Amino acid sequence: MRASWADLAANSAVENAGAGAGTSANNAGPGNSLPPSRSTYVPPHLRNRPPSAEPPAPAYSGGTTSGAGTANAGSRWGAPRGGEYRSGGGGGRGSGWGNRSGGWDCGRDREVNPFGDQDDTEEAFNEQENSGINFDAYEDIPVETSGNNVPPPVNTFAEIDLGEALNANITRCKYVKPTPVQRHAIPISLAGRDLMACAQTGSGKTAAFCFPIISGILRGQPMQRPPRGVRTVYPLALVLSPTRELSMQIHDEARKFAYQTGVKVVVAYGGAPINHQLRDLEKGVDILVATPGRLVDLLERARVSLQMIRYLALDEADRMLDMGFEPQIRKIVEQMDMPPAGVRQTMLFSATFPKEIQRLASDFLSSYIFLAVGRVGSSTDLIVQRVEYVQESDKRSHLMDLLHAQRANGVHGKQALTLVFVETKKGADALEHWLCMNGFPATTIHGDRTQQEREMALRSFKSGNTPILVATDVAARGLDIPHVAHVVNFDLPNDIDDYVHRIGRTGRAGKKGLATAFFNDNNASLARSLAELMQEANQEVPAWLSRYAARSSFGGRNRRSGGGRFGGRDFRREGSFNRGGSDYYNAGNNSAGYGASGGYGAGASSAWD
DNA sequence: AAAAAAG
Repeated sequence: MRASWADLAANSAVENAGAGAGTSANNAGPGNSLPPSRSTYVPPHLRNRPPSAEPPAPAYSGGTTSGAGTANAGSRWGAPRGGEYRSGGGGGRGSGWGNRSGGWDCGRDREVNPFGDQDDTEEAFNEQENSGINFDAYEDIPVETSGNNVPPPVNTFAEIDLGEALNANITRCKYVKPTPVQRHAIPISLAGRDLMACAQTGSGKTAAFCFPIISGILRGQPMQRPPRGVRTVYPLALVLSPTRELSMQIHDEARKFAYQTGVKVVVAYGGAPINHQLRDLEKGVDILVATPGRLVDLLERARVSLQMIRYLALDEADRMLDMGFEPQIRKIVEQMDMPPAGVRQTMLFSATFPKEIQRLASDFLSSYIFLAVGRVGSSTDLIVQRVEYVQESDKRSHLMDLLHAQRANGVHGKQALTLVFVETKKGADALEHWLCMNGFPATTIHGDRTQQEREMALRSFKSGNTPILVATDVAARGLDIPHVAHVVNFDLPNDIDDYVHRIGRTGRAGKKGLATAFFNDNNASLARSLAELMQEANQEVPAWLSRYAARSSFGGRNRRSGGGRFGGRDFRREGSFNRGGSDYYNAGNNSAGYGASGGYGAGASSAWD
């Protein structure tokens, strides 16, 4: 079985133990100029004074990390920096501000090294799996772009002028080469264009929108407008995501990318004490990562203003714009004080992009570029999908059989992680209890648990302490949980997209994954799309499932409208979609280097995680 | 109908 690019990317980029080859460290980025130091309060809109012929920012100023490409030592002292010169931070509130340096901040405000949490488990897992990554597999990846004047993709980080500090972090992250989505999305974003992007998770999606944002903030022109109150903060970028845990994850990643750039990243989400988040905000925020509810709260308290927003990114954008979230998003984006589309830059990322949602989303975009990177099946062909007919009453004992078998298999001495999806919160609790009663160490994550419990469950699962996690759809999207060997759809979802997102929690990082679904009459409406999806991914479709699929061909609410491909296609082109899979629509940009070997088949969105 | 997201 061939490794997909996403897995290769994840493998090499995220988990790669192969010492960071400094492909990008030498790229002494000009234009990465920083504001002059201030010893006094500097309002946010004045913090990014355009460069006055300053040398590049210091990429590195401490001794804790080796091999970070210190570059030219002179630049470190080339200009005074806020962080190095500020005396004790003129009065609490302004303490972080004016610090774009990357120099050590005074005393307690020193930036915590976000790379410090490398866990040993990770290292141990990595050793065996990171050799022989075949980057040539990238050649197979089809790319679809549409829109006017699409900037061409880049092949290396060095080609992109992200600046020295950011490049140093890229090295620290052991990113050697941009992933396909990064190769395309970053130039588009750096060119200031709005973007609707389809990309698999694990493909460096977070970096794809974080890099341009951080880079843009570092070099940005200030928007001149007075703050309207001292307690109000004015982030320059807003990143929204549908779950608290996903926001936390994005925050963790963004902090790594922004390390020692002086760009401040703050996260705000519900279920946690707001006071701590308020304190973080008061220390200064450039990039705010948030879930919608808590953000609305902060906006209504006037503790956050969106007036200065230059960048808006929606992760899992199709989820953010579905029935449950859309009003809140509309409120945040259209009814508060955020600059309108065309003034701000907007980036939407998702894996699945139904055309109805694309249409909704276009309200938030201005003259945008549509980008789809990846090949149908590229995410899922590493995942062996099994569907078993199991009556409701037999599900528990069936699950127990699976778990026993897995335990017997024993993976490298380390207990393999199993993620079990159920339909309801109550069902999650009940199943967890039952598993524990039967000697299987399980925990659960769902919306009825306290935030503390949720976070603890996730930590415990990730660490392998509790190798079975029973989850609702709260854990279906975006979460990067390494080493999930098996996803069990104890209850199948009603929507095929949810299924795709769920099984996408395994089969990551170039490893094989296994996904088992329990199917019965209750899931008849999913039969057709499930069978189609499995066929797409070259999976064996049980004959009985095909019969179900044929039977339910009329009622198929879940069937792709128009016969498929709605995930990887620009809805603006809906007029002419009866084309072959290898013939891409493209207006002005064909990504040279990518073969036309892929093609999007029916039910295509399913391959997008 | 369920889940998520504010308290």
